[in-house]
Amino acid sequence: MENNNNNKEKYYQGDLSDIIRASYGYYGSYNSASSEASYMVEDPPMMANFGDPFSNSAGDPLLHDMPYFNTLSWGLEPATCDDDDDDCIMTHHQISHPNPNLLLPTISTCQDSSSTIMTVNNNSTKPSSAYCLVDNNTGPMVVQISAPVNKRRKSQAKKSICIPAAAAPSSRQGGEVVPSDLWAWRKYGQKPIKGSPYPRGYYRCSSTKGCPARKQVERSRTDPNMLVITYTSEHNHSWPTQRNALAGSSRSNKNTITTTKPEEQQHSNTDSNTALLAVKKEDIHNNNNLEDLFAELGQVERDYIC
DNA sequence: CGTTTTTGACCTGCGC
DNA sequence: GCGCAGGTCAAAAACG
Repeated sequence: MENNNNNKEKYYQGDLSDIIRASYGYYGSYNSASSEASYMVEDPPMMANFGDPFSNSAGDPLLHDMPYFNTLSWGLEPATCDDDDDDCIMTHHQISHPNPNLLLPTISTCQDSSSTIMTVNNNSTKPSSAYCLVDNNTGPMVVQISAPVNKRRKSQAKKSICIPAAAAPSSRQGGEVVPSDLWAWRKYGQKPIKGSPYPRGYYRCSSTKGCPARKQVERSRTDPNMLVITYTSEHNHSWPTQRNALAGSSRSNKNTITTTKPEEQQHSNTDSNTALLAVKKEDIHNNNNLEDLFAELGQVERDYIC
């Protein structure tokens, strides 16, 4: 992307697609010793394998729902810095751009000794936000996108992650092996998606009757080896116990959680490993058990994210 | 037998 | 208003 900023040498030269691509697990170099602005991912060579995610037809559909990100060339500079948490340094960055009329997003990072949570707050008239959980040792890992997806349905917050797809299909399913994520899901539909050779599966939470939580699972159009899981609506009940999760899990993947300890699960098989990538937003923002979380995520990433 | 998956039909929002 | 496409429903089938 082009950046016409006269002071560009003081800014990180990247674009928001870097964030998004990184957030989808396609991440490149990451320098934990660098300055705040360098949380952005540099242009990694592997990106060439995925083409332009913002092109009209080849990109991920979720990204196309974020038109604001599609067009902006930008720079990044630290704006303010404050410490509103004992263990977390919150830093806010203001996006700079040659066009003063643009309403630009801010980027906030919350950093502690082991991790950084990056939030892109779009304060334009089409608000959207992306959250990128960054491990200081390994780089971006988990994305949550909340955007007014307004093409077909009314605005609804969505959170998406992209994870490696398990290889072997079950005997009954149409082909996808959906990683378990500790919530109990029941499949209620599947539809072919226009422009994609892969169908989209629709799942609802079966932990509690009446829970509005939904998730959609489909293969990425740009990389068939990746599964895009989109979560819609929040659970109206507490985080399920292991027993509950097992009770409601699908037959095709209920054997993916075979132990009660997460540290054992992550070594059991592919599905339970990838399942750990589904991180509750509350956990991220509350820094709940972040140390353990990153220990697990780190193992997952080392094993399964290229 | 209880639970989940499958799949065609139906519903709904949006663009034209 | 119509058609398209995404999302949901629900009956039947499959599974353990």
